[in-house]
Amino acid sequence: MVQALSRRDRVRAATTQEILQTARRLLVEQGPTAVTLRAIAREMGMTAPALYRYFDSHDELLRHLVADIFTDLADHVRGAIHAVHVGPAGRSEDEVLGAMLIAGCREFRAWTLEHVPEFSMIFGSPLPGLEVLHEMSADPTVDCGYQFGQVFLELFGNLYRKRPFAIPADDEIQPSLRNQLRRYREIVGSDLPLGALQTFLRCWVLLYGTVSLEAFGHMEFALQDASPMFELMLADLAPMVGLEYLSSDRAVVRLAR
Amino acid sequence: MVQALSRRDRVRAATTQEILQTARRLLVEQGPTAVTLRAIAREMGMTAPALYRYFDSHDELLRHLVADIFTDLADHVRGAIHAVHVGPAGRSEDEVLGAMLIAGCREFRAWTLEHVPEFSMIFGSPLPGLEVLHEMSADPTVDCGYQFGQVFLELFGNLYRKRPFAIPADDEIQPSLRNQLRRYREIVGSDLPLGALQTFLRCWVLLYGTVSLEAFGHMEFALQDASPMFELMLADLAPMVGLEYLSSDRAVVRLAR
DNA sequence: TGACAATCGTAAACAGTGTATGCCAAGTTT
DNA sequence: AAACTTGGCATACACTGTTTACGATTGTCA
Repeated sequence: MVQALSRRDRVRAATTQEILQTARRLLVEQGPTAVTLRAIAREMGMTAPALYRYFDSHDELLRHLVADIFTDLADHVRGAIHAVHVGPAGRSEDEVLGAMLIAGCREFRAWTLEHVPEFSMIFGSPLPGLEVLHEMSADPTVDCGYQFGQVFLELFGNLYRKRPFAIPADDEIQPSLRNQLRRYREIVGSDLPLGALQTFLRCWVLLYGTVSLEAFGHMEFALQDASPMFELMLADLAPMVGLEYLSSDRAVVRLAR
Repeated sequence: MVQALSRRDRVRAATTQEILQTARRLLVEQGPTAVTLRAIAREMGMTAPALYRYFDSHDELLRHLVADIFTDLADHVRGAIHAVHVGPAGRSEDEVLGAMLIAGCREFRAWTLEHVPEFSMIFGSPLPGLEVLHEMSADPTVDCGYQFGQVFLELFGNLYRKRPFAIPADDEIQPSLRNQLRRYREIVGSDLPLGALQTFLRCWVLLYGTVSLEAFGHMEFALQDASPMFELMLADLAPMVGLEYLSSDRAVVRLAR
């Protein structure tokens, strides 16, 4: 029973979006400390208390901003994955899936480096006060976070189902981890074996570590350009999912024997 | 020509330390937003402007705090490494070095999980305004950061020299990375081959990624207890430095054949 | 169409924050 | 003893999030 939005509701939604866009622009142009209620209002030709008609607090505004950024990132990764489809033909479906996974990882890094402030917002140290919000509350942050994870998980699952790679058997997984993976599998509603989920999480650790290290500048003590380290990471990641890492330049992957 | 500190200088140094201790206590007990000049002064029975006699600004105070935390972490890791010495005898010197490396990684994680606010401060998203401070300025942060890195690098070097493990040859390293590694080697004054430094950085990526993911809570979408993932990471890391990962419980490592 | 009520904006105020200025007492140096 | 440096204070300014009371516009309904 979806009711058509009244004109009033539409302008309200538009204003809400404009607030978030302004907040994001401030975040990008002037850093996280600049995204204050007064600054947002000033940019929009309003006063700060007016924003309370749209968000209960500064924190809630930030949470919605985080959710927005999450979906933006997810969209970009999804887009990069879909773009592989239109690539040169002649590849097996398996190879396309492999290329998609690598392309998704690359896009994750590319987006991050182009949006460091946003990345810090969603993947940096948890913002004070924005942290311990339990699952019951309808927090848009966690929903969009899950949704982002699903982008990778679905692709990962497709690849595994199309061309299963080596994963640990259930009894090879550490018992405590096994139980947690079972719970995780229920939450995301997946049908993958636990070993595949373990591999998935290990890949996530690799990807996140490499990219966040570079984005946060915690690698500059040694390297100014960390892209070779990212390629090394891909070379580690590929065989974990049955791919053979070939060229760093052309993003080519082959199926491992 | 080291002059003895006058009584005045000593009390000044003591006060400076007390300020930093108070700041850290506020950070731990009430989060990063609570470490304000006024709060620090209030805790010490002073007023905020008085703190400007010791630090030029709030930023500089935070930078010194970061430096303090860095050396604290380095001390803990060093301590854990040295504690291996007094372990059960009968092991070859190589095996002791391997056990030290694993112990250092474990301590890094343990310290982090016990000091999440501090960890966020030094390894989280760069604080606004505290970021682009170039090398020329005498920033205590970068010095202590380097010093922390040296703890692991020295141990890593000792292990490699005592029992060299497989590393890529110079011409197997990507050219851009090779040049950067050469520069890095000069800065830290090491005599290790470039391939060893590459392996070192790859280990750092693994360690940082796993631990920060857990500390920042960006793994909770799947796991509440990420310790099994840490053990999996160690199992990945060990063979990179010629060690055989055996038991997750007893922190035992053997030399790989 | 007129009355009512919800909505959205404002201005003012409060308790915080970092920071700059000026003043003053105490300790150090000459 | 005189001069000077040091380390504290009170004050003030601009900024923050948030609350309150008030107005004006707008949609709804009798």
